[in-house]
Amino acid sequence: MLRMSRNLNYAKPWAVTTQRELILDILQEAGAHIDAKEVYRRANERDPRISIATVYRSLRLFKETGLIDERRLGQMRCCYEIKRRGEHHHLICRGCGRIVEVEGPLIQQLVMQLQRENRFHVTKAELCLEGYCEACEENQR
Amino acid sequence: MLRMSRNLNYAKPWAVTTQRELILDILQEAGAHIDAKEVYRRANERDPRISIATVYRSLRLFKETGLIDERRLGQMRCCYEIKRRGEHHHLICRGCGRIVEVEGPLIQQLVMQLQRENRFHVTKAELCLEGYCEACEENQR
DNA sequence: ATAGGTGCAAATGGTTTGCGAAAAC
DNA sequence: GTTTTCGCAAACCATTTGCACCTAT
Repeated sequence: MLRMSRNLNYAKPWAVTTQRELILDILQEAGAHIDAKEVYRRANERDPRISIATVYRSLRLFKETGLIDERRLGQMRCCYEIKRRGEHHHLICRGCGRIVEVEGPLIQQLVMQLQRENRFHVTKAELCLEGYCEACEENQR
Repeated sequence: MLRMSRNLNYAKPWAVTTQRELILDILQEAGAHIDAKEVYRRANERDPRISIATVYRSLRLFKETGLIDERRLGQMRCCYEIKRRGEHHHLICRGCGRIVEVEGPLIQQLVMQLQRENRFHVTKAELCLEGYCEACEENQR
């Protein structure tokens, strides 16, 4: 188990406890797009004593230290994912709920341009697309 | 006062009651980016008997009939605005909360391209940018 | 011994719902 | 006279917080 404490953006160092490690593992395994409730569900499977409060506290901590990203997909769900290299965005199917990740230089360029045009320093860019995938589009009729 | 009932995407026609009219007026006057709480606050000023439930029910109705758009800005706030011509997106300042609207052909193009590449029929595209405006960027130090 | 982390239960805040009364058709 | 809408209060759900206990320095 990791023993050291870390210091990123966060003011104070923090300990990697067994609970936090478990939650990190779950986020790692999930890869992407997992919400708090599901994190709790899976954590609870492996450690029935863990509390939902701990899950929320950990997610907040990880978010603040920059370990994970928080995103909003679809209607209202709030999802978390381990931070990765390379911006990517999401396309969510209203039919089957499938989530497709998209990336590419155009998004970056677009953000850069908007930044310049509006004299803004952009710290977070989120493009969220909803629609229907090929299969669901056909089923619609 | 409008008296007719309307029929857009929504299955059943619905009446334009005084409450709904009031809420529509408020949305109209606000122009954009107003959340449920603020709609209620203003509605309550003019008609102290109106209930928050009516506000939520009306917002949902308007959204479903396509009269207004629901968007998520910044952290978690859910905002509403009368539907307008021309896509536009939002840039929100984490410092002062100011919201800048941006538009332009590049966003459209980007969405079109992603649509093609992923064989998706996109029904809703939302680009949400967070950052710091010029003034707040300087104040930061 | 002290600071930080956890579990529990209660609090919070935003949104929705059940229901009887009122209004619209 | 039916159907829809409203106001109210209660319910709901996700998230946060206060607090006593626990754990690792």
